[in-house]
Amino acid sequence: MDFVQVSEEEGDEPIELPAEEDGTLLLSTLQAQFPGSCGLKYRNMDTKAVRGVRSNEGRLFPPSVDSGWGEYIYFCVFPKENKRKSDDNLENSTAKTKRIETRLRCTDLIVLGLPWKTTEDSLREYFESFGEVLMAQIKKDVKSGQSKGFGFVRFGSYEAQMRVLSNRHLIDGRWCEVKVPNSKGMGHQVPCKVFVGRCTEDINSDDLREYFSKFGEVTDVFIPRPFRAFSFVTFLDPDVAQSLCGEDHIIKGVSVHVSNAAPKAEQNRNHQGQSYNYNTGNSFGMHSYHHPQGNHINSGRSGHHRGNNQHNAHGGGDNSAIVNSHGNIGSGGYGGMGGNNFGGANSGGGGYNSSGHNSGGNINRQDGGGGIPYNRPNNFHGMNQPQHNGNVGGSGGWMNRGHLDMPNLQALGINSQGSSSSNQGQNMNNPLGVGLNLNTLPMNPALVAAALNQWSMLGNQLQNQNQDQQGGNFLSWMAQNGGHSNANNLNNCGGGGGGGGGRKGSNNPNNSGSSGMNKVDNSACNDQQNGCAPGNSGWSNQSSGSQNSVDKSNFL
DNA sequence: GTTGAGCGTT
Repeated sequence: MDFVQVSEEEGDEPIELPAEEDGTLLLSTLQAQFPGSCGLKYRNMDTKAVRGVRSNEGRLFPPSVDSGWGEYIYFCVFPKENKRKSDDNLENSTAKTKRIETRLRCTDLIVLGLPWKTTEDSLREYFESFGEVLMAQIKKDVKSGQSKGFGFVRFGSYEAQMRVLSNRHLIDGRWCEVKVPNSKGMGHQVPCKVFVGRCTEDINSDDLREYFSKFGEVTDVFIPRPFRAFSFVTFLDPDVAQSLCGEDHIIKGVSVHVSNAAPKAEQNRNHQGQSYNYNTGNSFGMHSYHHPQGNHINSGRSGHHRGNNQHNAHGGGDNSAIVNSHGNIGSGGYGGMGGNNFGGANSGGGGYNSSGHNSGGNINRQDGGGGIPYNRPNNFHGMNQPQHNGNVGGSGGWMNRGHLDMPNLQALGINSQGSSSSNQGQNMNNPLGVGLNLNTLPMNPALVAAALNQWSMLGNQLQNQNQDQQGGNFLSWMAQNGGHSNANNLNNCGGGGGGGGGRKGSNNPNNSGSSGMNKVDNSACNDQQNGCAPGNSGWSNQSSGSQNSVDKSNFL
């Protein structure tokens, strides 16, 4: 991979642009970084003259066949200004305007969350690694001179600004947030981050960075740990990111799929239009939501009614079932019946099949055959980072993963609520209206996510995970994610479909046969920080509030 | 001396 160092103007900080395999540089690659540019030139050290780079049919050719682009720093050529000084040359003025806009888009950036000890010098020092810092200031108390914990920086180049806005920042030991002042943190209107699905465990961040760098500068690579079969790659240029979306790429012999990392708003309205709001058993700190749009949230941290069962309208049982009124996992209770029972035959119904959604197929589990209760004594393995948020059981995990067949999925009508405090930012990008509660799937949700992502069936349902980073890049996804870290601990869905018959929602501490959801103790949940004590319901973790959330999770 | 969401004495 050959990179060409290009700056907008001579003397500016260069950006490395990836050349093609034949050694040429695509004009489109250049223009992605330098809108309005039409060519390149460079300073010939021998003659001291500026030389132009040969350009033909959208390709720029290196000066030397032998040494390629060499070590020169190239700078952009922009369309000449109208030599006739006519004011109505819109084409040129447009290019110029675009260029100017690009240049002028440098603004002061606010840096929030600075350590008290950070000085203007250290702030400047930190940000100088991103480019020329024109200004760095810390806001201080007038009287005491004590830092207020925030400040402002301004960069000399838009590229530096972009780079800063798309990176996480650990300044003097504290994760800080950098934003355009008074913005909601969306550093980019167009997302720079892509979702890379179908990753294998041996694809590390360096592999991803190296591979994707050929398309444009990669500012961040994030691989959720534990392994979840997907990752995120952030580009400096949102155009580059967008251009890759929808494509398959081969990295280390593995076909990965690139798609939009940004949740697509409001695509899934749950076309099935169900709006049952029956809960089953206790929510154990969670709360089954009835959303006006017909989606029900019953997983993750609701943000409301935490730690109680106020809304357990049909409570009673000790079922701990995750019940989304459409297609229940394991089901149980009113409305819960008739859902699709994972982990067993879909015959656990009978009785209170109020939802009428018993027609779905089953996920083809290899285990948990009909009637065999399937308790996974573990929390949602992989949804929490072990650091800080712990809650990853040391055992259990995902064994016997079944496989999903598309027809089954479509037939299932299983729900797709992840979790959210307001049922926003979730459940998106599900054009088929296929509900799938990833959090309740008896298989590795990452694989499902990756697969479904490829099928464009849903967005990144798993983005509401806890991260071990505090702070980080709050730029974008937090807005959609409601700022919460969710989706933990959702895996107590036992199979037991075959049990059937029992009165769901009844106070049956044993749950035997009556519910597809057998509450198990969370013996594998070791992390007390999450409020998930052994023997607890398994859901309390969800309600542990701030303990379970990261200050500002960077994810997306 | 403590704090931790915010938005800058121009």
